[in-house]
Amino acid sequence: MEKAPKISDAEWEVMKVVWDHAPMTATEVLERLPHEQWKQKTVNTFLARLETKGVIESKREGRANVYTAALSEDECCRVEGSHFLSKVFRGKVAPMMLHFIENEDLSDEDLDELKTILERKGK
Amino acid sequence: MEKAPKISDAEWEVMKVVWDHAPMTATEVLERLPHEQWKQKTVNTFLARLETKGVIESKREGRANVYTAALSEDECCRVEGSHFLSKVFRGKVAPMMLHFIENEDLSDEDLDELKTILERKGK
DNA sequence: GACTAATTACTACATTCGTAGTCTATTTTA
DNA sequence: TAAAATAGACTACGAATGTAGTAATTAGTC
Repeated sequence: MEKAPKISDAEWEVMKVVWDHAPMTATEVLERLPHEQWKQKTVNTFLARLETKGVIESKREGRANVYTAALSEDECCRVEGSHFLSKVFRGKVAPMMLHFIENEDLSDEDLDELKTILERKGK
Repeated sequence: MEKAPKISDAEWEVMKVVWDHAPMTATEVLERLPHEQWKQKTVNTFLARLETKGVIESKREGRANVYTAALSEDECCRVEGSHFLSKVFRGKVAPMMLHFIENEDLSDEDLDELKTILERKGK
């Protein structure tokens, strides 16, 4: 089992772009981020750090580096999700679910979908 | 609206103790934490930082400071929860819920409870 | 092949975080 | 009351984070 790298808040923003559009260059990553908040150099720094952490990989293509995800979004969500669960809700899933049901907006369709899933799950 | 202070991972561990047992002194907080991992001085530093952040308050009582929570656990869970939701699941509640249903262990009782809640919620 | 433009690589720097140590003031004890 | 114990205040310090600047390199262009 490879130890899960820690992905910071801002790094997650970059990763969402990579997961959605990779393979892509640093320039292309910037284009997909809110220009007001991101500078090219900052994006480059994050890409370098993410590669060091093993979250993405790059190969040189002409004069630019082309990046691809090394870890899937799903995998990272799993890691971050269980970390969040144990940190904030003391590992108790049901209370956490209740919390979100009570505190976040769920459409009727969402509610139906969840009910269906739960039915299937509950044997 | 008071700006929500950012509570770090390790600070959350301290806060769980405070929420469960406050009012209490720094020494008492340490007693409730895994001794192998926490030193008194470290606990003191965290309590001071949490007070600066406005998450707890203290008043002098004799030779010791007695701490109490200034923000409720529920309030902090709300803030941290919606932060997590937007960061990791792009703000989409239903997919997040599905993720947890699929990836975390829910007992049959948990499943029943959730179903009940969803029924009530869905009109 | 020399100059220019695009990219990368390397460096910088203030904050926050995790983890304490030292110095000081206050209490308890002998 | 002088010494010892205890709790707090202040200081330290490396790693991670957010945010970029500067130097070096590579690719076209003339």
